[in-house]
Amino acid sequence: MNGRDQSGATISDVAAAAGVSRQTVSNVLKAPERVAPETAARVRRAIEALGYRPNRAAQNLRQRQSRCIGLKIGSPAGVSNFLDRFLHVLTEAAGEFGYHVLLFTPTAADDELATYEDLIRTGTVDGFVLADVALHDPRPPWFAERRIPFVCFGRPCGDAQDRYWWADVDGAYGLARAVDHLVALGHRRVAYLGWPEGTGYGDERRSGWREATRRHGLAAGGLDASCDEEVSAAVAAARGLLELPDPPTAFACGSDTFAVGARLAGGTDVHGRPNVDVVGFDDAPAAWLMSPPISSVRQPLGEVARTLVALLLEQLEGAGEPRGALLRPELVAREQDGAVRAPGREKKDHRGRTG
Amino acid sequence: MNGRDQSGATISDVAAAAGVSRQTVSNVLKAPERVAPETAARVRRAIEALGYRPNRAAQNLRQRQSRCIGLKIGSPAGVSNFLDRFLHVLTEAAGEFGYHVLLFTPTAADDELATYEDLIRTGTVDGFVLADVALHDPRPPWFAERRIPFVCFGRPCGDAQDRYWWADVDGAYGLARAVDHLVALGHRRVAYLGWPEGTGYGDERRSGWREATRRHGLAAGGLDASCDEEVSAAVAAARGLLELPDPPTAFACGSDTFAVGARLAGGTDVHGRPNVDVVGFDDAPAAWLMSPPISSVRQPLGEVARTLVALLLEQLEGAGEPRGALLRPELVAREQDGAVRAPGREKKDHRGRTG
DNA sequence: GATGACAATTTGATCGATCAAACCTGAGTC
DNA sequence: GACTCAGGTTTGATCGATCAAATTGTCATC
Repeated sequence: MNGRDQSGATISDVAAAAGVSRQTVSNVLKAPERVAPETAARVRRAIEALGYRPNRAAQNLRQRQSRCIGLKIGSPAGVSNFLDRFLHVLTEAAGEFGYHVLLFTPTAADDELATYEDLIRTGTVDGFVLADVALHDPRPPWFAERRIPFVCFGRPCGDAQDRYWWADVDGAYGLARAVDHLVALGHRRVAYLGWPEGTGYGDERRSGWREATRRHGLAAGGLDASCDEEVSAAVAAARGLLELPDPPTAFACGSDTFAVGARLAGGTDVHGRPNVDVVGFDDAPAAWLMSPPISSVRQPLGEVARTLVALLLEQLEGAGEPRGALLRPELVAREQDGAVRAPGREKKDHRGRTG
Repeated sequence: MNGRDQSGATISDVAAAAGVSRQTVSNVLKAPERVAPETAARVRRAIEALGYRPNRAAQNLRQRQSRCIGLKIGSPAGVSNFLDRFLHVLTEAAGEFGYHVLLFTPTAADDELATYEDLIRTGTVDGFVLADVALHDPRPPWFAERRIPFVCFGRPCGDAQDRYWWADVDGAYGLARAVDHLVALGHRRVAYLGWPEGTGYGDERRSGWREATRRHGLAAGGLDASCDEEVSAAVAAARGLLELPDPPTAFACGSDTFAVGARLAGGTDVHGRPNVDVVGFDDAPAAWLMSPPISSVRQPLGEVARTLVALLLEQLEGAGEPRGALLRPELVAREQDGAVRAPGREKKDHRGRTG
């Protein structure tokens, strides 16, 4: 016995049982309005009785589609469970449209682009979600040339971005909200700590800080630091600013990693309260697990995922022109400096393997 | 134009171009030994020229398989990027066997088990990896009854575990290594902090601590604390032990979350050095991002993933009896208390039937 | 009563591969 | 010359669904 064979009733079996033809059964499921009510009822009873479920491979073959969305999963990076969360919402969003998310890693032998092409050409997936679009990512133009359907999470910069389909989170808006929050707490010297120039999203977040400080009439000169996204590097960079003659009292950061670094660099007073206020970006566990928890700008991941899937399907339909959607993140304010409010976020229980 | 249609050359096109029959082309790819070398070369040239790639839906239909492994992705939980890492290695391992990982979430309407069954019955996946097997998980028996192929990451406890296929990490072994490490650092009072009784893996890790303390002739009475896996709860629980008349000087913990809690509860001396040494489990970023970084027991995830996939495929072949593999984690020792050092890293795995 | 319009249902072809069996062709054997 | 034998190749059927076109039956219309 081969464990592979899970086959049950086929559409013909149902048709025979209900005393109708294959096509009528198909119509009951796909276009009920074409079928007389009594017939439909009879067919439905047969379906129920036999436990019929349509074979996906057969559908896929006939309809020339896979109803799968490909997603490359690279080496896990960063401190956040960002990918976890994104995968979850993406899978949910895809499911709402009858699609599934199919993971893959580039095979070592071939180059990465070949792997993408292969998945399309074999009909394993219908299109891709690119979750890690870099500033001068070669993939968008390469895919476009080959008519490989895809959507970007993040704006494919460089060349005209309205040539592609994308959804993104407005990082500048998020940083502006972070600055607003810190200003509301009474801060007048708010620094920025983030990636060095050259990453699209990093530059955008910085620009949001810049705009907000200007709007509030704050000084920004010399309060702009950058380093690799790594806690120890962030500590060092933040310390650099804190040793200035007129140091910042708060940090709006490009990501939670930087925020953790800034928090650690600032140290605590005798009561264990942090000396500087910080706001991060991404709302990673690393942020809310600190004590006290760090406020952070949260990306509307669910909305991003739904938008990505909707755009990809629209593209697959062959209708419409490439377009993008810019979504707004929101600040999750947490206990800060003793005095505070916190919508906070409660942890759900977690069964299963350790986390 | 419909963006869906990615169809290229078919096997018949290649056959025509090479002046052979469909089947010969198929043989060149699947059973080259049956084809004369010159013919094979000619066919290969045609394949190359036309850029032929076999259509996966057609293969799947004919061969009655999907070459997809289903994985439920629930709400992201915990502080670790455990799932990220696992997904990555699982995808890689699946890829080595020509398989893909397909994600899904239970649809709200149906119950979860129905979703699993549907995926199998429609032939969307060939089997499942259950990455979150709880102590009295209903799924294993339910699946077995319906002959739904699956492997568990973790031992399906309760009823006879040699009725199922599984791979797991030896948590007791890991905790024992953690205790050994702490003893080597000079500690004589090593506490355990982990989940309350009732989780399979938690109980096992505790038993490893218990065994090791006994082996080293250490006292263990009263040094066993438990709480929910949550930093603040862990801080409170650890503090409880530290306020004992004869408090522990080190903690071997069930997970990194507990370890972070213990570290925070212990506080630091005037030089900022932690007062207690802790060892975590999982080697999550939360552990190595602390300052100083926390030593942790790392699960051999890559090996786990390969084993899971291999076992699932063996099961799909219908050959062999259910069996499990118990893999050994390794301690990742990090700078601790100024004085340090990592013990030798042993990397032997003992796998095989247990029971 | 022939005609067309329409709804309900069926038929045959097809998607692109693989399976199983049949079919050459030439070499070796008696 | 008839025979087997095996390697190499082809043929026809099949997996399970959907598409496109054909068929049947019903009823109103002229």
